[in-house]
Amino acid sequence: MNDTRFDPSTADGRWQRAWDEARCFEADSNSAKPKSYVLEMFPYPSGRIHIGHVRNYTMGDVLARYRRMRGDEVLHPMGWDAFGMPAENAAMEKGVHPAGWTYQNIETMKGQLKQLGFALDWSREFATCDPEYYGHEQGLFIDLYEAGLVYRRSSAVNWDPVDMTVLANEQVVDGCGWRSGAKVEKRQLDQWFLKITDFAEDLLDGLGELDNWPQKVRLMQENWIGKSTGLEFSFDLSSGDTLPVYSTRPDTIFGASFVAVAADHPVAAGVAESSAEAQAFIEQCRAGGTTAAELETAEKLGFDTAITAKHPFTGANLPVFIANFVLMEYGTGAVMAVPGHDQRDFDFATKYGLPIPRVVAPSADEADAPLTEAYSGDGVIVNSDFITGMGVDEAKAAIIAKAETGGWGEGKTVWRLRDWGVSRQRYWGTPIPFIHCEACGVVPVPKADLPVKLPEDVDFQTPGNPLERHPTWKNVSCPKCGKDARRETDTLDTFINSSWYFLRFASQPDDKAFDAQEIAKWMPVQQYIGGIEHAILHLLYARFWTRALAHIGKMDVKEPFASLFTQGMVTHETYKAGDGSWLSPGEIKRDGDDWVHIESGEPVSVGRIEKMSKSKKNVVDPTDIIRDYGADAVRWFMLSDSPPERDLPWSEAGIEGCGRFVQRLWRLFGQFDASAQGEDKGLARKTHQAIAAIAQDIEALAFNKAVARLYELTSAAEKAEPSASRNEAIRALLLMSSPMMPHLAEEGWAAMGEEGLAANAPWPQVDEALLVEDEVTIAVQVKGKLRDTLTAPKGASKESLEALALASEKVQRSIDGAPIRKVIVVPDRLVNIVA
RNA sequence: GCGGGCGUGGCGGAAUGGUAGACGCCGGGGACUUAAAAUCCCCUGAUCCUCGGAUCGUGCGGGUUCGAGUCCCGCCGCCCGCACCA
Repeated sequence: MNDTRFDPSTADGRWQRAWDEARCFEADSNSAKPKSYVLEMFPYPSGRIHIGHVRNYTMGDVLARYRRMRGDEVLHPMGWDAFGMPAENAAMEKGVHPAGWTYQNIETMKGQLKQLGFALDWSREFATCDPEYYGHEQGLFIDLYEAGLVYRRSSAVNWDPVDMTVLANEQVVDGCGWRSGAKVEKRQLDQWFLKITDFAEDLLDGLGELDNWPQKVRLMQENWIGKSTGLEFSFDLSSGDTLPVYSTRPDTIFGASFVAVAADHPVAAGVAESSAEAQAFIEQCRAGGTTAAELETAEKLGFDTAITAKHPFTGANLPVFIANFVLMEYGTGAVMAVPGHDQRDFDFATKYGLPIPRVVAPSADEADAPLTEAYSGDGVIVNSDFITGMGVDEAKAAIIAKAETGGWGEGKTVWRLRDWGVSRQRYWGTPIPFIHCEACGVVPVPKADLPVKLPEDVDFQTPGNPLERHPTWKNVSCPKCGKDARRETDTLDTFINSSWYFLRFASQPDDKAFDAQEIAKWMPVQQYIGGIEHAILHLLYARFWTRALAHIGKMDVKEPFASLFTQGMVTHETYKAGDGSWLSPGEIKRDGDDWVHIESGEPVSVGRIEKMSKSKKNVVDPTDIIRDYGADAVRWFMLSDSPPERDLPWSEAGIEGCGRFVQRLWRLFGQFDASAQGEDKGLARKTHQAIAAIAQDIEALAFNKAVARLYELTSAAEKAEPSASRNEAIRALLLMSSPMMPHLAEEGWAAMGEEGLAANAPWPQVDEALLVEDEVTIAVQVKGKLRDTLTAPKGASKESLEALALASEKVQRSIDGAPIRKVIVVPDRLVNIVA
């Protein structure tokens, strides 16, 4: 039928247009079919899509197309996470407007995505920088404010001196800005906060039900939320003050031998007022590095304040130190130090010659065993007055109870999670919809005035916040009293944009952010796919927003993503010239087993396989490879070989193999012979086994296995003689490969004379009867070692299998006349003879 | 330091406790061709070998089992996340 080659350069575009015209992939909320929401993390429009996007969206696309074939109404949308600093940086560097730059990039990238033939519902596309989108976001922000989930306070913020903006704690990596890498400073500013801590317990508990999330991600979030329980109580100080401390080990209270406060603690400040030495020590602490390496080696340092703290039970006077290892941000910024059972306290006590009593021992016999390091294990309480002899947990409860009855302390839960600071002193973000009035205070912008749009005439040539510098934008009248007032010039953290975009995809009315009933039809997202780098920030914020919106009655969904899949990166070999500079694959050529630089002829060393990055010049541009091999070969490569959660090494040889397979399938489609008759039972069986197995593989997102099975069935069909069974195999292959290689499938579908689009065809039916083999291969082992294989009818009795096995000459030779002690028969699988 | 994951041919990787290495890539041999491309066929874990097979083999060492890549214990190595969180 076709001796020609499949030509993606014409076919790809033709079918992409056909899908568009037929509006195949537009989701119908009113459909009676089961709903299925498949979503990949939407891209930031940085300029061009990269190969990681291609892998991510190909996986989602296979699932979306597969679910459609299984009869679901599928929502598979795409949009743009379009606010953010790169647009502003471009504005500063190139003098282009962030909006122009962003929308231009969106156009380019949309074109690239279209070339890949993704089954996306483009009718729901939006960018988070569309005033319509951020206007609704402003409305939601005001709703949360009115529900008490948004507040403002002055706080020390992480200030990035290069980007001239405030960073969230999460955006500070090792004391440096996550983008600029500049050393972060502390500044006091009035900031907007979201009360994520109100949901700490709920966010933690919710993790337990996310069975279809990677355990790794759940653990990361659990650690991030960081729940701990313990006792908060106050020491009476010799200075007359009281000093609250927090401990998760109140059971060790009789082992406390000193008290330590953070350098930023008020007690430290008080001491510093009259002591230059203390002041100097505090400054030394602040200067200390916070990187992992520095902390690893940092010595425990302290300054004796000469103040003492009275132990609540023993009445002993414990010295109070300012210590460099106590954090002001956690607990109360002060600790009771128990050197016997906390390594940091141990190190400190050793250095300053403080007592190191033992109050926990593995057993009562070891109550006075000397400590060479802190003992943090379980055991029995010793040397501790009324709690001596108790277990650790029992003692914790006893001390907390005693403190609560005595009125000097209480059991308390402390979280590592902080409220989310969302103020950014930048232009390219959602304007925070509030007005500051001298008389009325902070006033929300009336809903009717939303969106608060960004001004277009802004100056990017000076650092800082362009909204602040704009001559008129911030001058408004107060919505309450009408007097002159000032518009808030901070914009929202871009993570807010991505915290509810999946809701807007599901429902996008004009008059509100989304419609609860429409949301209920699609949410939660059935399968969410994206990179592991969002394990904490984006995914935790999205979970929080969803809960917060449910909490204020906007909808009825608590968890946004029922299943989460984190895909691996696309990696590539790196190449280095003799002088150590990186070379791109295009600059080198093969010379026997070695590589040489084309230009200089110098030898090239092959470096590690690493994530594609511009600096290492190991990037492959999706546009180039789509042009060279066609969308289907690229998609196929993205799914082949590596399991989707692992890294995928890009290789020229690999993509060429994929290109060959596209043609191979095309030739096979051409051998579909409508006139062929007769049954080929073996092939039919393989076909139906493949249909069942590939469906399972796709549902498990085990695309590499589905691919392997498609190869197998292809080989079998190629080798078979023409028959009705063979036609069935070819047709099944076409349909089963269509989620992966949709253009080829459409071309083949048309060539076979089928009606309509393959994209609308159902998944092939499995004939259950054909899944069962009637003959099986039985492995025959002697003492667990394979000696022979034999063929037996399916379901043969144990006795007959044993007899068959014993009849084997190879088996007899192996037994060599030894007496048979035992025979294990696993029906339809194996016989193991123990001689 | 804490938490998690992984270790299988030259490479990416398959394998409900039951024939280890499916499938792909690389490599080798052959067919077709004036030639090349394309395509097709065969081989491809190691060692020994009388060419029928034998022995070994899933990071290392133990264990459970008729049988272990898979389960258990102890090491080694690599990767990731968090980290002076009281």
